[in-house]
Amino acid sequence: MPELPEVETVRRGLESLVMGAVIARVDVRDARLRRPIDPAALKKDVLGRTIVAVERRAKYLIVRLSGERSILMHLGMSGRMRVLNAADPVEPHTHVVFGLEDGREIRFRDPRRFGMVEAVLDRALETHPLLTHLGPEPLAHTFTGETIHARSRRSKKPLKNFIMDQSVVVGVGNIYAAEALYIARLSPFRAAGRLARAEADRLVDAIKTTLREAVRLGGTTLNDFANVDGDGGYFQISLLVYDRAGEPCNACGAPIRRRVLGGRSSFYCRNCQR
DNA sequence: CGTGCTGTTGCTAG
DNA sequence: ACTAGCAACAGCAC
Repeated sequence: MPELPEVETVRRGLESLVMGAVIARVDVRDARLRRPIDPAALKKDVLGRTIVAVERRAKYLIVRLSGERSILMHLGMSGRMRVLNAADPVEPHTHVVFGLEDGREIRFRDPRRFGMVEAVLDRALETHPLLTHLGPEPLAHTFTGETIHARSRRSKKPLKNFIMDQSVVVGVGNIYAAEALYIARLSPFRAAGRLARAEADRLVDAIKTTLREAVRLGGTTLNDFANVDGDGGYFQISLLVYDRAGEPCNACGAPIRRRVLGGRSSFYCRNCQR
């Protein structure tokens, strides 16, 4: 499910619902995620603590707790967070449940089990191996055309793979890479190193515009993304190329193409994107 | 029934 | 130092 807009949507939902709540119970129903959960460590670090903030870095959620500890979470491909009452039926593939003192529960569900849940000391966050190599946040003003132009100089990587590289810029996955490249009128197959400076500016603008609009609409729901209330997003209505193979390009009418690039489907207009 | 997709990402092999 | 491919997994469309 999640690229930056979906994770940000979940972050906002959690922030609005569970700030100030106290974690009274932790139930690890299935520890076998890609990074196995250590239930004893998780309990020791979070029980009795208050949720003081919910942050996002790249596609990671950071639930800040009292006592300088955090829960670092990733939704993988199929992860969902819900806030429900303890009496509500537990859906299949619910792997971790945080019981709150007020009778509600934060539930982490992830059928494909690519996600992660891990307690971390705040002072260990900055040096956490999963976070250290991450590039700039795309919506930060420090992320500019200059950033990617400089970074791309000798790269032969296709542009699409380049902007999906989390050390170049974070949060851009398969859907938003396709959309941003279409808006910037750049071919996904172009070598990143052959990007002109003005094109880099265009690309960065397109990435920012696409992500901002997707956040505003609560993310993209294609198969199963849902926010903490269980509702889908609306950005799928605005998709210009993703999953639209064969349909006419909005700008020129030529059919949208689909080609596999690095094992992932790429959607683009052969006319408009050069 | 199988087959081939699916929103991620760290690691390994080349 | 690059990149491509794979591995973790369940579900769904065809």
